[in-house]
Amino acid sequence: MERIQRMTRQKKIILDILRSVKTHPTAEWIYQEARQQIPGLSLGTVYRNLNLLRDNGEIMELNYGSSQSHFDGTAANHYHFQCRECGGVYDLDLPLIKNIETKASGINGHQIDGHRLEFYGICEACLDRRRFEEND
Amino acid sequence: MERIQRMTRQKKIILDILRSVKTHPTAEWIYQEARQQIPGLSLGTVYRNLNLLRDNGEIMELNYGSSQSHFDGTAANHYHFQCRECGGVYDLDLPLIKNIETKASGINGHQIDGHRLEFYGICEACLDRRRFEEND
DNA sequence: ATCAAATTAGTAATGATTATTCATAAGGAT
DNA sequence: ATCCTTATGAATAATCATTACTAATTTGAT
Repeated sequence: MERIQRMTRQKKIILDILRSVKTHPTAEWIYQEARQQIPGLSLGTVYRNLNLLRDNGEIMELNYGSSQSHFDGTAANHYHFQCRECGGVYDLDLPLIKNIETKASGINGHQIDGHRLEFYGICEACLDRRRFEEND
Repeated sequence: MERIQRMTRQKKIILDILRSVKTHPTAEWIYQEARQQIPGLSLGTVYRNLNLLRDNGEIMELNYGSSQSHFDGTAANHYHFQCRECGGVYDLDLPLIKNIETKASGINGHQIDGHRLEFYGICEACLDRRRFEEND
C-alpha cells in the first residue's frame, strides 16, 4: 500500500532549483536558494523532500567522497568529477561503459544491477585560481 | 618537516586486523575485534590510527556519504561492490580500466588524477538467505 | 467548502567522526 | 641510564550532517 504523495510548493521549488542548475549542490545550498522564495522554509523539509524525490527516482543522490551529499537533477546514470580542493561536483560527458556490470557479475556470485564511476582531481576553476595566485 | 610516527601496539593490531580480513570493515567493527586483544582500547584511538594509516597511504578509506566509512587494507586502487541489503563491501577482481582518466581529462578542463568505480546489487550471502527464507 | 491524510516549521535527537585533555610512554641526544 | 621532548593513550566533550518528533497547517479528492 503506497502512500499518496502531494506536490507541495516546497517540493516543487526544490525540484525546480535542482533541475535549473548544472552543478550538483548540497542540501544546505538548495535550502539557501529556496529560502529566497519561501523565507520560512526549514532545512528538515529540504532533506525530507530530497529523499522523497530520490526514492521516486526523480533525482539522484551522490553521497561519497565528502561529508555532505550532493544532489543531481538527472536520474539516469552518468559519471561525475569531484574537485579535491573545493569539493564541487561536475558532470562528465563520458559515454556509459557498456556491459561492465555483466562483466563484473561474471567473476563472482553477486547480483549486480548498477555501477557508479567518479573521477577526482582539481577542477578548472581551482586551477585558474592557483595560476592567478602564483603570479603575485 | 614531517612528523615521526611510532608503531604502537594499538596501531599494529589495527593494521594487522585490516590486512587479515578479505572484507572491508567499519571502524566500529575493527574496534570490537581489536578489543579482544586490548580490552581497554578506545574507539577514538581506532579512528585516529585509521586516519594516520590512510594519510600514510598504507590503507584506503571507502566512504559512502553519511553512513559509516569502510576501510581497506590494500592501498592501491581497485574496484568494489556494495550490497544494497546488508551494506557489506567486497573486492571485485576486475582489472583497472586503462587510460580512463586520460580519456576523461580530454573532454574538459579539469586535472584528473584518480577514479573510483563501485558496483551495486545484492551480495551472494543475501541472495542465499533470500532463497532459504522463501522455502518455508 | 469539507475533511482526512499528508506535509510543514521548528526543534530535539541521533550517529559517525573529530577535537580536547592530560597522564603516560617512547625516542633520541647526552 | 638520564633527561627532555613529543607522540600516544583513554576518556570525554564537541561537531556536523542528517533524521525523528510534534503540533499546526495545507493539500486534493469528494
